[in-house]
Amino acid sequence: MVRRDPDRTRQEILEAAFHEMYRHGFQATGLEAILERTGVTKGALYHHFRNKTELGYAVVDEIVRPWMLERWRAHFEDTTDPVTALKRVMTAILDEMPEDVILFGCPLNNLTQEMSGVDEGFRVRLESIMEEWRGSIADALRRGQVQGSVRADVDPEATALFLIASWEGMAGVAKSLQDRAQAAAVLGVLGELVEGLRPARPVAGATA
Amino acid sequence: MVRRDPDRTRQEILEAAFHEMYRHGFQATGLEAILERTGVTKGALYHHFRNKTELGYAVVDEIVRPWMLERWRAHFEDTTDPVTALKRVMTAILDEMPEDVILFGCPLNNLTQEMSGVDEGFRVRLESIMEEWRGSIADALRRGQVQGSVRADVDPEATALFLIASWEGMAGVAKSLQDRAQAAAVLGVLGELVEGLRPARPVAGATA
DNA sequence: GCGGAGACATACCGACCAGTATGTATCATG
DNA sequence: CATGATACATACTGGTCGGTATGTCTCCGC
Repeated sequence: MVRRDPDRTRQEILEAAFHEMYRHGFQATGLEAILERTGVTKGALYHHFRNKTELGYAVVDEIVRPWMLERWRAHFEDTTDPVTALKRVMTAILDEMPEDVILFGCPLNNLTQEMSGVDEGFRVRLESIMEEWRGSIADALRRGQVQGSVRADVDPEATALFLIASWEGMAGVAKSLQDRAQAAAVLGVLGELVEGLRPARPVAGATA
Repeated sequence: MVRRDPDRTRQEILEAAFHEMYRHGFQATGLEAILERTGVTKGALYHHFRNKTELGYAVVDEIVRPWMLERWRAHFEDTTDPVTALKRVMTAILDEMPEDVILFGCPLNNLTQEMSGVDEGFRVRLESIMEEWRGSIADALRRGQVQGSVRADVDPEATALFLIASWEGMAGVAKSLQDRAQAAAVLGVLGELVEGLRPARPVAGATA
């Protein structure tokens, strides 16, 4: 074909690889499927990536990472009312996204479960994404505590990790049951419990 | 070797297969590893199982399923105070089990994430295990409602699914961070939230 | 306008591994 | 004690798939 547009070619490979990895997992993804999907040849692929593992790393770094962070981080970057923001982002994400995430789960979680025990390179990359995610939630909780919209006795780090765990667990359950309504029900329970993070009676200065 | 003890041979194959699948996932598990682990030969393996997939199914049915259910079901088979039982079973499981589950996650969750999207036979089996698990929790919650140890307005099915999701999410997070303390912290938050399932003021007849 | 490097394309290889073919030892049964 | 069936053991195969060797085309610097 001779496309002669290296950046675009590389990006297309990454996206196709993500598409396949998301659906079938990394190990079950064949290079052939990626090539067929992009029209790119094997020579081009190996020109841009040293091997399949490096391609996987690049997908994590350049696709999964922004995919996760932009979805969450932006939603409560500057909020002082993290509880409301949390509930909003959860329902927003659940509504906005197509059947994908219901059927295939959360990309971060999928890869973590599959690859953390198999390849250390994957593990550290996926862990750092999770830590960033956690940090953004914990920061928001701390700001909420300063502003009085979150109880002072909650542990921001532990709570943030719990929220991530519940979210990922929900995605896993939905993937297993293949049912959006069940996922919504789980999030409903989580939403109610999250309300418990607010102080019993609003303190002066609370945004809520 | 000629062991001539088919039941035991079969069981040993299943356990070795579980061992490998638990650590590396189903797809990454090679038959060779199982053979080496058991001392059984390929002929014996294929005498007991039609192919690798059938072996995987048998592992799910005969190892993973009892492994999960006996760990949970027994703990609150007849309890009327599911909240206390839940907190107890969670800490009990976390304490009792070796580094395995911290490092490798929950077998049910691992297989679900890896195989649900790849093979329908795995999906339905894993889903049915989760449904049984869910049912046992939901039943306990309902008994708690009858006895007044659980708020009447909680949805037993949705709450049970939420608890499972959180638990599985915790296991996933622990697997990623490879840190038992973090897992305990997540369970601590969950434990507090679970307390919120109790009625605000005890009703007559409550066991708590 | 030419040389070299980057950006592909094509054909091929070799290893791994699930699966099979075939052989043999043991046991139950009549 | 002959016979069939069960329970293995061993050697081999066939296909898939990640990886490579090699060639070609294009663009850019000089």
